[in-house]
Amino acid sequence: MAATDLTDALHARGQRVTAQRVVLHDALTELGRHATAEEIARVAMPRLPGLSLPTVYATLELLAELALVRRVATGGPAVLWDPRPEPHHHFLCRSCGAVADLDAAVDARPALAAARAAGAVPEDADLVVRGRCAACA
Amino acid sequence: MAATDLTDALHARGQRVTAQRVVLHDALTELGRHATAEEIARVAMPRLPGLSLPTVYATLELLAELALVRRVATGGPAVLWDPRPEPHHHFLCRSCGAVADLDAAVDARPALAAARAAGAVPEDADLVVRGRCAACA
DNA sequence: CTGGATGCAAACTCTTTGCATGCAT
DNA sequence: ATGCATGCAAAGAGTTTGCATCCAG
Repeated sequence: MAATDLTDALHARGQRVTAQRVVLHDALTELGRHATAEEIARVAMPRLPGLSLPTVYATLELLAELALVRRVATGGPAVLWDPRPEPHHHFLCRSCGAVADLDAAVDARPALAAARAAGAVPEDADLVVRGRCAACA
Repeated sequence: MAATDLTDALHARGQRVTAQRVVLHDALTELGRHATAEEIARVAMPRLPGLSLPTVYATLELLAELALVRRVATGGPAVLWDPRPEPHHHFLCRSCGAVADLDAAVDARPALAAARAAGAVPEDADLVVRGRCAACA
């Protein structure tokens, strides 16, 4: 189950299992869609009074490094967080900002290989397609 | 030549050719690398006294829509702008923020097709690989 | 001429920092 | 007991808005 995955992943990196981390992971998972840090905080805060925004940001960053959630780089003002841990892609509307999952088989391995060839340690790949959504086109 | 491309692209959309647009396009092209709006402004401002940041932002957005430059969605605080109009990919270091081009043949067409299938009009695709660069790993 | 483009200043949002306290291990 | 994680407040960066002026077509 998800809670165990989180605990294991934290222990594997020698990091602590805190109520904040559990609640924030649960909150995003239950939202089940792309959400901003503030949206996630709105869900989590009633369950953990006193939860602060700096903790939300630090925790989401940590969860992304543990590959339990994914950061969606929109190029827009706010970063979005995605509870789906498996690789998938995103469409972003240039005009209304809508975000949609794209379930398409894009092989990112050549890009990961190129990063390794440069001496880097790639962790994940994120494909964002920009354009106009059906409503805005 | 590039200046003519810009003029043509603007006229094709019924938009005006202004000194700001020309100078900003030149500035990014001459920088020849990923740059923030502010870096581009620093190059352009001496050539066009009075040039303002709001104009820089509006113009870069316009140039991206005309497919003359590319927006690099880093997921970090600042959007980067890339003078290379042809599709290519990027590596982003999670720890120091460094950005590098990845010249790898990743076929994004399945993702573009998925977007079209959803009724959207995709304009470009941007693959970002995150991880640790050689220096940070 | 005439409306789109620009400059200026200010506001606004999102995110990060510094430091004291608290709790997981 | 030990030091990583958190909360609070405040600052900081990047970007956008509103409105008067200006200039490309």
